[in-house]
Amino acid sequence: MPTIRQVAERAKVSISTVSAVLNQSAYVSPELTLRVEQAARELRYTANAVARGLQSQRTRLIGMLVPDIAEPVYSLMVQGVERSLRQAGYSLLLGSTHNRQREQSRYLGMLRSKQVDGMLLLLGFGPEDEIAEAVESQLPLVFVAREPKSVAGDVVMVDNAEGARKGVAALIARGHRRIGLVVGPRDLAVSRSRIDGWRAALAQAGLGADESLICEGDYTDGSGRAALQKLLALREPPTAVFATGFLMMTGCLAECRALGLAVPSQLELMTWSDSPLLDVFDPPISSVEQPSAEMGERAAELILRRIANKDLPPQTIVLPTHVRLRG
Amino acid sequence: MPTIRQVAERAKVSISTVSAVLNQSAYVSPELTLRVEQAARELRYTANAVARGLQSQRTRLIGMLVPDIAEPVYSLMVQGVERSLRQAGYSLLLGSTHNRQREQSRYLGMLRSKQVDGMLLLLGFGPEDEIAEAVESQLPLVFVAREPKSVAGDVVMVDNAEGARKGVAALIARGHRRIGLVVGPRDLAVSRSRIDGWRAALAQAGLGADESLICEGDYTDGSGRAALQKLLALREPPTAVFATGFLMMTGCLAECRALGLAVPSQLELMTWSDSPLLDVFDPPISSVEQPSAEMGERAAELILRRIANKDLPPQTIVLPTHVRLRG
DNA sequence: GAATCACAGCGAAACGTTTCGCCGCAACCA
DNA sequence: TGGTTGCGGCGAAACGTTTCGCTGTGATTC
Repeated sequence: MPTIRQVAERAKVSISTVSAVLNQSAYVSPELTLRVEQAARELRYTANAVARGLQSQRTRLIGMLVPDIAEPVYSLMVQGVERSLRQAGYSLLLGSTHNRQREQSRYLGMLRSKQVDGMLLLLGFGPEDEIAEAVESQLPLVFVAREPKSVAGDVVMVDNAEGARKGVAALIARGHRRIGLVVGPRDLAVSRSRIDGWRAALAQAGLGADESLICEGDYTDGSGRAALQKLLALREPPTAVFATGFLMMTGCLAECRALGLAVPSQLELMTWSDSPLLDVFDPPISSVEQPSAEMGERAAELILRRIANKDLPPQTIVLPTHVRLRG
Repeated sequence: MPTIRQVAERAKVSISTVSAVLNQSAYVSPELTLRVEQAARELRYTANAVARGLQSQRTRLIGMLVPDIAEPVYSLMVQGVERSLRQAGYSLLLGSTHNRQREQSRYLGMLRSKQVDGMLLLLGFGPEDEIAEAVESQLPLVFVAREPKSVAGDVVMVDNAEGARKGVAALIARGHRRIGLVVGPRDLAVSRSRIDGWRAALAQAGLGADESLICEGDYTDGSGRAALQKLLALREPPTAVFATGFLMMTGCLAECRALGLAVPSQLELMTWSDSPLLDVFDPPISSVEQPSAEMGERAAELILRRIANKDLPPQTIVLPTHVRLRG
């Protein structure tokens, strides 16, 4: 790879002049400008971003951590993030944590050492102290979809409680009285909000909230299957199940398949996702739609904004959800 | 962020000693080792990977370019790649090109300037000269799922022709005589192989290959819809359609929905994907399964191998496909 | 005509590491 | 005791940029 020095030699100017021309950071006479540009072209010079990053203390790199890249909701978010970042001239360093504390910590350290200009975090219950530390160290952070317990920072969320309430209310309007809830780990604020929404909907309808209808999963399809088994084993099994994760829903569906349960006639399913796939596939599965790609875009905007100005007050963006009834 | 220098001052040793301790690159007496380790811990020192990269000329960064992160096949590949890389201590720089030449070039340049140690490329018809240049410049490259026209390099492929042949043969075995093929751009070798496979299956069955049954799409669902419209408008429309991309298939399916065509009774669909979703959703859609996640893993292994030894002869890994009949 | 000014271009330091050769000291041998 | 050896630790250069302050030249002013 050619260096700026080689360009300088070829153009018979100093290194600083080459830098000035390429970055347009100072006036250089037309003649030298031309010579430099030609030399750079001939050598196919590309500036070394590592050296530049070391000198300028900016890498134009954004780190992003998601639980699982292959889950539709997250890949949509990543898509949105990538789109926005690329336009702004930033690159995306992506990591998958599988909600494991260990991986989260390791990745957090990796991203810091790589000197990312900011991080987009979609963390499970997590290394609160490490995050607090990151916040303190002035490293721009945006939390996406899940808010941290203790620290303040920029957040992009959806109205989880309200979304769950609307979804459950819609199921109630369809005549369901016992509605199972398959939710993520309870130590996540998201999960608690959704449980609150479930309760609120039941309360509004004058129905009791039977806590045994709440199943805790870990967003895998396996946990969805297990949850459905547990729900069906209840003395009074639910007639509808709201699985608040795409894979947990497919797990439920797979279990229904295995048991020969007809969906939605014998058991109605609802999920939390805006994957376009639900529109083309059967069985009809209603959903609470969150604008995942837009969340990614907003998160990217937020982090760029914060990089530009670290002293802005923390901002929380709450995006609305929409209930999509199907079938 | 603390620097190695601050650690050195605190431990009252030289910078080189700190480096030696932290990298275990030379013997240091137990006493100094302890002092250094303690100082590093107290300061919460994290080595600056940018500086390290500049000095060592290795960034432990791998760039990956895919057409679309949100498509299941690609997100599975990314998942596989990420998993392997993480274990090896590398990070993933991910870009989405949407098969656009312009984006591909821009990203290629970006990755080079970021000094990635290697690239995993899943390119459309593309900037052959830029790639040739990259190959020449000794930058480790692995082509995934799509092979470049002219240059030699490491490749991870699936048996496209054979996979298509098997898939079409399976449809023929089900009694279909006219089988539409919705394939990607013809300038991709992948597409041509799949067309070859389609032809081979028809020939083996003694059926003529009506070229008007071949539709060229661009892997979007819109192009899938358009293709299906075109196929149904034929004088003799097909009774089965093999859409060799997940989104193109969902486009076909959406169009069937819109037209009220029953799948698979009136029109059978087959796709090219190993998304686990097909198992849980209706209508039953048979597929030629490629091991996407494994392809990602193998690609990651290949690039690490090549980074370790640039002089290895180019290797091509061809993974098998499997026909999954459904319904 | 001497002093001042403007400014294009340059030199060198700095960013935070790694690495290589060197130095000084203790131990050993003759 | 003087020379050699071994080795723990250190200093400094190098990686490829950016940036700031300086230099030298030609124009301007009194």
